[in-house]
Amino acid sequence: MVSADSTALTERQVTVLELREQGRTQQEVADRLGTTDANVSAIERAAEQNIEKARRTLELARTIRSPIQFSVSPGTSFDDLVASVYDHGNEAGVKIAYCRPELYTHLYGALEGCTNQSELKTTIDVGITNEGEVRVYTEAL
Amino acid sequence: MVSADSTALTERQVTVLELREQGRTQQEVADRLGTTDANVSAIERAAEQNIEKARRTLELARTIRSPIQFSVSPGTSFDDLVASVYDHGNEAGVKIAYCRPELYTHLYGALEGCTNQSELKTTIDVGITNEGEVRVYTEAL
DNA sequence: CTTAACTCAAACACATCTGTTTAACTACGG
DNA sequence: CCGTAGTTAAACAGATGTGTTTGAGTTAAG
Repeated sequence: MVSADSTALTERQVTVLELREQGRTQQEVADRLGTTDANVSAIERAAEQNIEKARRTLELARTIRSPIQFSVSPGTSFDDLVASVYDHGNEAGVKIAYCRPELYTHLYGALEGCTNQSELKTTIDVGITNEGEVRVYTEAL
Repeated sequence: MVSADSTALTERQVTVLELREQGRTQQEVADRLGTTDANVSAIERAAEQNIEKARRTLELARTIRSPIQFSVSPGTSFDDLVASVYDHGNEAGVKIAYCRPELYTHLYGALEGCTNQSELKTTIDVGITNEGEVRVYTEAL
């Protein structure tokens, strides 16, 4: 088994993910580990949640560490969002690494599920690095 | 404060990181939060460990989910490591996305701290995606 | 309908993590 | 030498997460 040391996953979770990755059913994994399929399902779920949590943690860390950072409220239009990214960049003397249509696409992809007919549904946090990279950090579903 | 929901960081940790990012000293943060500098130091440390843990978790997940995957023992030379990557790729019919010198550099960078005069110091796990991407997962320090 | 594969929720003992205090420690510039 | 900035370790109560069992619930395939 690949080591789970210093990781958000437990040994059990890694074991289950590995066996499942090999194509085994939850029942087969359960038999091998001497437990039930419901238990395997639960462990698998916990593992996936931990991985998702890790993903979000890195996003959050990147946002916090961005030299430029601001929040955008629900109800803000996509156009205003894009504009405010440029505004904040200008204000701090940072050139945004995207032209307007690129930024549009970038944000649209990153905000899938947080938008409703060209409007933000939730509060989002935007970070801009010194290199002009734009990162968004969205609330949990 | 940026939301810490569904994240490996606590609200307190986010607060401390944000205030610190603004350039404040641990003592200043401590005063504002009504606690001691030692406490702030501890919280900051826990936060950084959580972020590092999240980073390692994603690495681990990527390795587990790689269709091709194998371990390499301590004592293995860098040359043998590079060769075994190509061998495993061939065996599974996957073309490695790096030419030999590229792979050399890629692995050398990824394994900083795990090598000793062209030899592996620790066990590492290697994953190869269907696209020929090579990822290494190293043990914790 | 039956079966296989999987999910969901509640409950439980157990383990780990959290923030906190206190006290001692290093490192550095004046 | 002193003060500033930061680290480290031990200890503790409270919170959160763990794997597990049990029982019921999907969902799709034969």
